[in-house]
Amino acid sequence: MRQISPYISVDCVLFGYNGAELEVLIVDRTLTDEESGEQVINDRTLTGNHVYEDETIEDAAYRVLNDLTGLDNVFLEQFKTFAHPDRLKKPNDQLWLKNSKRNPDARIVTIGFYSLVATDKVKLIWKGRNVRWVPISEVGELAFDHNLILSEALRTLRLRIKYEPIAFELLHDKFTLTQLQNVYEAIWDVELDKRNFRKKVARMKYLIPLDEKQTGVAHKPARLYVFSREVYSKTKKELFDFTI
Amino acid sequence: MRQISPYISVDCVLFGYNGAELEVLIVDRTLTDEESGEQVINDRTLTGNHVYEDETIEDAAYRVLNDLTGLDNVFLEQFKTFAHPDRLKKPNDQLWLKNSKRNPDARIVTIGFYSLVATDKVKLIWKGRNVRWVPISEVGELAFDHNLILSEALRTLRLRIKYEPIAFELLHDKFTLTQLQNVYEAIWDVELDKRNFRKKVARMKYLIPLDEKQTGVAHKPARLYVFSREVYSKTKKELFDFTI
DNA sequence: TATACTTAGTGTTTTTTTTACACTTTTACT
DNA sequence: AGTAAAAGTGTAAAAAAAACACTAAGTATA
Repeated sequence: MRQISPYISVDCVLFGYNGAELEVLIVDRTLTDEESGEQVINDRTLTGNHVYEDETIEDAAYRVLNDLTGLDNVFLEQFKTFAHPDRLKKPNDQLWLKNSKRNPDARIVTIGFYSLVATDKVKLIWKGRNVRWVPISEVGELAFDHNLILSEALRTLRLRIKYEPIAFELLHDKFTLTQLQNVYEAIWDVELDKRNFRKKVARMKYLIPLDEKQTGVAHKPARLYVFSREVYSKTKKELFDFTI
Repeated sequence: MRQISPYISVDCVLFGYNGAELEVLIVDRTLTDEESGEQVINDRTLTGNHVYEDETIEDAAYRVLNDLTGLDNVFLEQFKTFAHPDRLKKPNDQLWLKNSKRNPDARIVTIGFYSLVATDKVKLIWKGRNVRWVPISEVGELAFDHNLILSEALRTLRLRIKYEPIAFELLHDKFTLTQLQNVYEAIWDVELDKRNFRKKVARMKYLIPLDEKQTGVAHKPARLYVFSREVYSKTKKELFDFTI
């Protein structure tokens, strides 16, 4: 049987964009005691998991995502590690506790990853878990230190999206400039000027306009663009030239 | 006796600025077998340590720094966690291994911190360890995965210094504009135009000019400046307005 | 005490980027 | 044919960036 690293875990803040708002994947946990009928657990958490002894933490985070969404080639980045001395000393997950032979008085270090997808690319795989997309503004109280983890992930995302070409990760491969602008507006909670935004992205040679238009919309269809990672790698002379 | 968290450690990349180059604190390790006279260990590492069960990782990193430098109020920031499955399975530090009761086949997760000081503020505290400042360009090969850790720390520093007011951390409280410019030049390995640089920092209201000049220099003494964290906090309307 | 040495400190012009701002075009739908 | 809805486009003013060279102020020393 595959061994579990008993003192480390990964938590994935899976950000999704639905065309209007920035959302995050939340797990609803309810556990009812079979005898008393009492709800032992009733809370919300981010998605996370243990790490196997023979896998990297990146692999583990990727596994979590893949299990939940079925997606491959998802953007995934480590952003911070949480290791407060008393965090998760006695985790609720009794099964894990039993299987792991861990010392319940030792802390569990969790490495936080965040990840970006278009929500409608995802077919949520439940596997008994009750997961759903929740708009960032409506997340409310989470279990453990997961509100802290979420807010640090969001802080990182807001920074990174300013300096690195990752906004596209929240969209489909082909996207319109309005969709791209909406991503920035949703993440920063600001309004941007359409003409100025377009002037700016026009300078980015790695945004390639296609001879192809949106279909199925009840208005003038917009031109589609793709992000070219090759052009990006070639043309960035500076360390970071992706500022909006 | 204070318990050690056996599967986690912190590594500190202590960056120092000496007025000319960016340096990093390196530990030379040599251990000679008493019977054979053979050198069992002869390598270089970053500074790191275990984490006690009752302290945060930030405390542990701070403790490492404080033990080495005697300094308080040092800039310190977590930048990445390293947890490759086979990292440090059998650490060389036999004493630690014996005391920790750890399973030598489990990985040790290390949380990387980086830290910024003016080298001449530091009185190195040896405590039997052979530590010295080494210019970034002359580091050479380090033990374990420490070259990787160093390069990730440097990557983070190069990013952060562009968007956050941390260059001052490498200088004394009172500094000249030339010194500040030199910090950026050393970290990015570029040359900046003096007049343009000064125009730029003149816009930063949190760089306060003093009615005080350099002393002990054999040329026209420069005006001294301080960084005002209060003014910075008040005046930054944007998330990040510290770009050079 | 004059001179040499060394770094501090300063301004202008050109180019590029940012900001503010409103109307026409294209398509689907009725 | 008309309407609804978002796409797409230009200009002028202000701010920032980039390129570029000399004078000022102090210490050292001959």
